[in-house]
Parts: sequence; C-alpha cells; structure tokens
Amino acid sequence: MQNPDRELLHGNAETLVLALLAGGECYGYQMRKELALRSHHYFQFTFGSLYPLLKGMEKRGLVKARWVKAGKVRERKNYKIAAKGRTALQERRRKWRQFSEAMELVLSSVGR
Amino acid sequence: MQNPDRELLHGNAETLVLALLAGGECYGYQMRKELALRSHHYFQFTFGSLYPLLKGMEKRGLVKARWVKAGKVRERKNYKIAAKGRTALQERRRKWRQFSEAMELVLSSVGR
DNA sequence: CATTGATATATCGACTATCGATATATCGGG
DNA sequence: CCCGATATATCGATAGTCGATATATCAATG
Repeated sequence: MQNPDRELLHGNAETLVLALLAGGECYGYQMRKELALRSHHYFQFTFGSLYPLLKGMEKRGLVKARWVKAGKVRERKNYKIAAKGRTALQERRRKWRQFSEAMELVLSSVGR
Repeated sequence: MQNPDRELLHGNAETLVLALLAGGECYGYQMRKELALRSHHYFQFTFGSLYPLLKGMEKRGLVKARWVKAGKVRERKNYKIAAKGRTALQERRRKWRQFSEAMELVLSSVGR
C-alpha cells in the first residue's frame, strides 16, 4: 500500500492476495488494479511490496505460478491459489475478523 | 500483543491506548489488564511494547504523565489523554474504520 | 520513425512497530 | 521470610512494507 496507513496493512497484504486469487488466476500487475478496484481505491500496493510477497507465497506453496505469453511477446507471471493457500485464506480471514471484532470492542467501550 | 497475530496489531496499539485513556486516567500495568478485559482477552500487550509506546506518546504530546504514590510507597505513572491525543484518536478511529471497510470489501468480493 | 506513457516484473536497502529477554524494586499473604 | 503479584524500564532481534531503481515491451501520437 503506498502512502496512507502503511502500518495498518501489516500482515493483511497476504490475506488480500489470497482472497483475490480465490476468485481466479491473476498476475501481479493486475492484482494491484483489481485490489484497488474492489476496495474503492483504498489499497494501492507498490510493486516493491507486491512482487516479493508473491514470490514468498509461491515458495511457501500457497500459490502456483506459471509464465504466460500475453498476446504476442510480453511475459506475465500468472498466479493460481493452491490447496494450501485456500486453507491459509480461511485461517487468515478468521483471524482478521477476530482481530477486527476485538478492535471494535475496545473502540466502542468508551465513547468520544 | 503477545503471541497471536502480532502483525495485525501494527499501527493500532496507539489507537487502543488512546481509546482507553479517553475513558479516564490509567497507568501502564493496568492498561494491559483493561485492554484484555474489554477485548474479551484478545489483546495481551507485552510491557516491552506498552512502555516504550507510552513514552513515545508522552514525548509527542498525546498524553500527559505524572507519578503517583499508590497507597504507601509504590510508584505508578498515571497517564491522561491530552487535547492533541483526542484529536489523534478521532483521526485514528476514522482511519481504522476506513481500513477495516476496505478489508471487508475485498474479503466479501469473492466467496470461499 | 521517434518519443512517450502504460504495461510488466524484479531487487535491494531502509524504516518502523512489535516482542522477548532481562533487570530492578515493592508489597501482601502464608 | 520467601514467593507471587504489582510496577516500570531498556535493548536487541525480527518481520512486513515501501521507495528507489533497473529493465524491457507495446501501442498510440505526432
């Protein structure tokens, strides 16, 4: 995420990518656009975050990557969610909701 | 937060402390207990996180601290939210909600 | 046909928030 | 008198994100 609230993203970038890939194959550059679109332009990933993240996820077996020639020559790296990634997504989604609820509990426990 | 989901807390610890202090004065050791209580024992701050955080917040003028002798001799450092802290809380609360909504948008945009 | 902007991936070092370990000291109860 | 709870503090390690930078192709514009 570039610019605003960089810290808030911490630990959630992977969750977002997994959620996106659960909907179908995608490549890095488009993920950025897609995540921006779906979040009403809140998320603006930088490639300095996104590409290393994807690489790590591939290494850990959460996603599978394959090179695709788009149209004529240009190469794209298409990512697909793996079984391990689906499990991780469920877990991460659960943990996010848990955390989010805990935050709301405290924020609403005192007014103003 | 100790143990689980350390990464998710990122950038929100200060928000939680400000929210707590908006309800009244408090000191470090008790904040930990209070935040645990209000979050149904989700948040478990370590003192290695909490004390440096409080110190930084004091330095930046978000809170005001004063030493208090509890009962007889033991010293406590009581923190009170400052005007600057209230403004910061509003801003942080707003940003948290924004972030949280963006997360939910993406998480719910694709099933499973 | 040359320039420009969008597409596309990649890496590296810097930053920063959190945490674990550790230290110190007081107080009340058994 | 010892132990567990109370209470604050600091330091180094860890980990996730970001900015800067590099490279290359493609389509459209002039």
